[in-house]
Amino acid sequence: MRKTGIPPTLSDTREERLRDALERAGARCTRQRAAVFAYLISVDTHPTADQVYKAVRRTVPRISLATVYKALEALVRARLVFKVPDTEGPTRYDGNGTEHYHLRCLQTGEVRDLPVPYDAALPEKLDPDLVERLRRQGFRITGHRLELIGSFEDEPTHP
Amino acid sequence: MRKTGIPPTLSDTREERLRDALERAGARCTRQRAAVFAYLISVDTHPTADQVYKAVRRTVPRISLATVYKALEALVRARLVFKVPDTEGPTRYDGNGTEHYHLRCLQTGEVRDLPVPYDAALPEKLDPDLVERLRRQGFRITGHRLELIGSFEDEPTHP
DNA sequence: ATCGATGCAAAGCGTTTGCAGGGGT
DNA sequence: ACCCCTGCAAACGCTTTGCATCGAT
Repeated sequence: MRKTGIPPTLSDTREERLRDALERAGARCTRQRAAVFAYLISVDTHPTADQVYKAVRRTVPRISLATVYKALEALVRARLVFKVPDTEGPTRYDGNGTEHYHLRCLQTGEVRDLPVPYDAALPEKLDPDLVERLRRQGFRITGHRLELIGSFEDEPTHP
Repeated sequence: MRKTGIPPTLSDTREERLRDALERAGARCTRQRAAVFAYLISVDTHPTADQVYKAVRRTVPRISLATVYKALEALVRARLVFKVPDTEGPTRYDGNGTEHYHLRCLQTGEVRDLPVPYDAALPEKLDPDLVERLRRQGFRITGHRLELIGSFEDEPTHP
């Protein structure tokens, strides 16, 4: 949660993990990319590219928005970061690399992680035949995406 | 299905349903909107605004892309059509008004409807406490979104 | 020394908007 | 008659690209 004004830095372990993943994806580990990654894992929201840009400028003042976009793209290719699918507004980025579900507020557009374990067997539970039926059609399921949708209760109105 | 070259038209029942839903949303039922809706429910894919535009021009040749966007927006507000959330490329529109799940192919980006009933109790099944816990935090769940992700099997390679 | 990454500006793409005229109720 | 909708073009916001230079390996 880190609400201090201290710009986030990577521990040695995390820096190594970052470097490894980037190099495996054929990309280099730069100051800009480390700062973008550090910021993304320091917050529990899912910021837009512009929010990342504004935050990371405190660590790397001369960084450009284009570089943030390229850094995010590299991190996504390295599977350290994911794009959160959305119908409204700019793409949001998720620095939580483990599979998990989301909670979305319809009022604010905010997206949070759900404290519920990812259940790889969920498709089978939905319909035990479905997975087999799809496979017979040549479709192999590799994962799923689940999002609970709702909103914070409206202020109660006076009768 | 409908693979004939005949531009889709609405049955009287459907036209009435369309008119009702639009009027309830404070919008008018026009030739352009009827054509957009008719096209969307005639296909089992989830076309982009531009694909709708190109298709509907066969019925309403002078329609503009802006009008297609406005028609789609009106249909979404009337809850007859839904946007399909996606991280890549333009928004896709879904003319299947009943709640349902999606299957997404990672190779082609194609999205199809899943032949599995929508289970309103799925959040409770995930974790019986979760819904109650979120409610105590002031968050009311109104629905959920589920997508199975995968791809058609790769062509087998010759050894 | 090499070759990818950076920062800037400009272009790109999907989408929305302003407005005069047309059409639905 | 009213007011919303249409079609056109121009603007918009987010994202990508071209290019000269910089910096990581």
